[in-house]
Amino acid sequence: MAIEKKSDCVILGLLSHEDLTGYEIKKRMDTALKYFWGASYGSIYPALGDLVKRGLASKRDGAENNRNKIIYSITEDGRNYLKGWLANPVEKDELRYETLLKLFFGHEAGVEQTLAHIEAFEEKISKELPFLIGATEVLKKGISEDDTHKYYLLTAEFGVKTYQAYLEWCREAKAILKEERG
Amino acid sequence: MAIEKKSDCVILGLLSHEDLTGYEIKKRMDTALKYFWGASYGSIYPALGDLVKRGLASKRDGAENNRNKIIYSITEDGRNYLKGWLANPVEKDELRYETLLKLFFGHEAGVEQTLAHIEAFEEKISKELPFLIGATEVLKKGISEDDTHKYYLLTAEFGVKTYQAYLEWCREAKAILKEERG
DNA sequence: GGAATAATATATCACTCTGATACATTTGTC
DNA sequence: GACAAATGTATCAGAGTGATATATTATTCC
Repeated sequence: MAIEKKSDCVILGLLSHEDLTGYEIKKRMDTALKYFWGASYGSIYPALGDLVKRGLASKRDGAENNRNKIIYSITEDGRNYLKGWLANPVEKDELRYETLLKLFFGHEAGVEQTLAHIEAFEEKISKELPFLIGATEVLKKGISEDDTHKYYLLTAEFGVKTYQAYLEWCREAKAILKEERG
Repeated sequence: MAIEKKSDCVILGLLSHEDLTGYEIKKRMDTALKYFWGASYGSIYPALGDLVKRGLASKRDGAENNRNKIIYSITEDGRNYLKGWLANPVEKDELRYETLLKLFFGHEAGVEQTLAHIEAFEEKISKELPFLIGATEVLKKGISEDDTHKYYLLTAEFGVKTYQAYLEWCREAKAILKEERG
């Protein structure tokens, strides 16, 4: 039983919604998926070529003017492959926060530097949270028109809930660090 | 200005607390750090060799009986390297949750399968949360004895706060999905 | 006492993915 | 009309994973 390569699965997932170019796939990664997944050009373009070779996607020329443009579609086999992967249990959920790593070694850096890392994290999250909240509101309105919106909403709500928890933690963490300061 | 390799930094961070073997480093990764970082043998052993070559760590023979055992220590240069990295701003905090990826493409899989993924996630988190809570309690007690405990506590509290948010989200997500079912 | 299993310990390798870069054109802005 | 930003495809060195190989010691169970 072949274990699915993640980059294949995300790309097929995106192609299951609409035909896309490699560039557009990258844009989806950096917007809709960015809060829980990522992929670089270095994985997208080779994967696309490979998917076509294996008959899971097809490509057609979408050139306009002088711009070369290759539009990819999912095939019947590709859709079955995607469904097979979706039916399997999740293998790994991974969090890799450099902020927490630096905090863990905070004894070496001292209270001031550690506080600065927390504050930078807090600012980043505070700036992004409104976009996530905005996304959930848009999705909630469109939920009856398009069934996919319901599933997008699940992931956006996850973002909102966790980001709110992060901000709560920031306040608590700063308090813990400041407790014994002069 | 050399950009630090993450595997070097984690290892030096762990060695800044105590001398360790490669095997022990891996164990720390799988216990204390597992909620926000990870590393495999395939990155640890080569990195250790490299750190010694660059003078950031030193090794000594710690063989007992017939077991070969190499104990690594951080050097003065290594500690400075670590401090330099800690002083720099965080480059990337990354979340990579296959569960959310499968949810995002849930339209293709259907409500039942998507619910199953959420329930599996909920169970996994429910099982791990007590350990995190236990860790915070132990750390809180020892906070006055050992300064490092304060920093460990920050990361453990992060785990507790986010895991509780995950469980809240699970309840909400299941409700959203069940709304329109027969 | 002896067998089986788990834990300790080091190390490598194929494969995947990232981050950077190269290149070329088109669209938008001032 | 100049300049910057966006669109588009593609590759490559380096980093990291997951699996595997190998060997010894400690523990458990009968």
